[in-house]
Amino acid sequence: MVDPLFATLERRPAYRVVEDEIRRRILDGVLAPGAMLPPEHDLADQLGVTRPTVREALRSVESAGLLERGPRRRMVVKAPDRSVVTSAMHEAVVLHGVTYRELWEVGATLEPASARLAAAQIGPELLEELRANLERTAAVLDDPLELGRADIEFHDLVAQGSGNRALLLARETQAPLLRTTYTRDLDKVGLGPGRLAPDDPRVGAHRRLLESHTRIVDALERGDAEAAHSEMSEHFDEFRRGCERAGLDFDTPVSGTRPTPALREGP
Amino acid sequence: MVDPLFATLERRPAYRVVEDEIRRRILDGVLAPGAMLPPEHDLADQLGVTRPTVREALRSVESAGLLERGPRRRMVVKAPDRSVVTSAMHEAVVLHGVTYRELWEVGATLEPASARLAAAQIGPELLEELRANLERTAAVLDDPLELGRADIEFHDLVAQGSGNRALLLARETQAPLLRTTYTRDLDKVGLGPGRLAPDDPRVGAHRRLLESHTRIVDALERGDAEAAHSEMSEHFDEFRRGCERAGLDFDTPVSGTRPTPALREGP
DNA sequence: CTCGATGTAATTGTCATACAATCTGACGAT
DNA sequence: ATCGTCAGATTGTATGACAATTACATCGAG
Repeated sequence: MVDPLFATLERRPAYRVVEDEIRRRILDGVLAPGAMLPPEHDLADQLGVTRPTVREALRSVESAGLLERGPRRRMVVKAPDRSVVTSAMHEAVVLHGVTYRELWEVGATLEPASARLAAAQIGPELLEELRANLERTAAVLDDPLELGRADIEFHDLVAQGSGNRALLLARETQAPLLRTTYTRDLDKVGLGPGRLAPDDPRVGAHRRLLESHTRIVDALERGDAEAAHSEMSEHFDEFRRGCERAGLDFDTPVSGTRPTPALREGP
Repeated sequence: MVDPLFATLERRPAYRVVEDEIRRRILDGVLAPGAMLPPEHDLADQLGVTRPTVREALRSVESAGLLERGPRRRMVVKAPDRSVVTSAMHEAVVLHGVTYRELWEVGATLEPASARLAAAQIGPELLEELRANLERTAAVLDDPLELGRADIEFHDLVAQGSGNRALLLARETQAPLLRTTYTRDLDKVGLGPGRLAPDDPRVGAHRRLLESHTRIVDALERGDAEAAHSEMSEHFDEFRRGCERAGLDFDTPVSGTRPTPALREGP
């Protein structure tokens, strides 16, 4: 094949062209968050396609979190929130068989960095919320489910304290680590939401977790960036040791959950 | 409103129900990557909806990167690749007005961590590619556009060397930093792809970049994790100083690009 | 009998149209 | 003023059709 006169021309379906058109206008700022899209019928007319085609395009843009239903059910432009990134990450992680170890490594990097930045940035409101979180944590040391929630919230609050939105997005990578670790823990013990016996060894681990959290908040309050960093770092190491002591294999891939009937293949 | 007897009941459109149904089967592993979905017609029959409805659902799942067109244009399940996460991140970053500083802080955290991990993990093939990258970099010190490409590739290779897929995903947060910095640099000088004069001060900066990259590769080759970490850290600091010297304001929000005509609002 | 051309079935891409359901706002009626 | 009710706008969903494309089978020629 020498110097082909014709290259294979790109044939993109109409719904994809429409999708790009809308996406582009949003990213360019022509359609800013809050702007209302024309009704589907008008859009179809303007773009020279039919309504079903427009709707397919809308579904694509919508599932990217750039559109939401507004008043009168009209489509309204929106800045995508973290949850979109979260689920994209989560799906990628699950389907690629990423292991807990990989997530942990990311967390062990980002969380101390969050703490360091937060020490210099965090405001009184978030500190307030962190104190409240510590109290709540203290109250649920014997309730793994609630403790899990509180722990997740704690780390989220610290990250918010960093004042860095990009960091919040990057953190979503390792969010499944904490979330699924706790639910796995529950499955392991075979109990739903319930209390542990006061002498259960895990209660001791949970107490150490609380103390660790407390030292971190103290450091943030003092504005002591290095202490915040190293406390968080140590906290994450301890977290891993705890998981391993509990017999959780860190080299297991993060997995999806419940089974579902299959869709029958066509003949 | 006290203890409402009725909550607003969720009426989810059919296309969303279908979407969830498909998504779930994929995440549960019932439909593993490589599996072929039934034809739209069959799907519609099985789920009790019509083809347009199924197609809307497919567009959603597809744009999440979980489906792609396979042989005979049938939909085939796929593990989403990085690009999905990348664009989700990018859109979130642009529309939330995240600043270059925020991206830089993430990079300044993740890149040294990548280097540290890579020092213990990286294989001979990637080291080979890194060496080749260094050579290519050396050849384009006077070509900002090509240098940008090489630099992006360099950091990507190091991250791959870490053997941590979650880290690769998290890195996508700060990818726009490098990419847009270079293109902005070009716009600033008002030249497209072209060469710099040999005595241009930027050539000196580029030479220092190459030296820095070289030291990092050396450290990786020695397996010296701490050196790799600190070299990369220093490299990122230098990057910021360079940008600031060049008059780039790090507190500027990352922005979209070219202008586009607006869609006329309906009456 | 192999190779290539051709036909054909299976599917997707797109359209046109229709209608029910729901939301909004306005207009009256109690 | 609160509540019906109604009209208009817009979305959600269905029906049916047809062109375009692709993979596969079939057939004819060498």
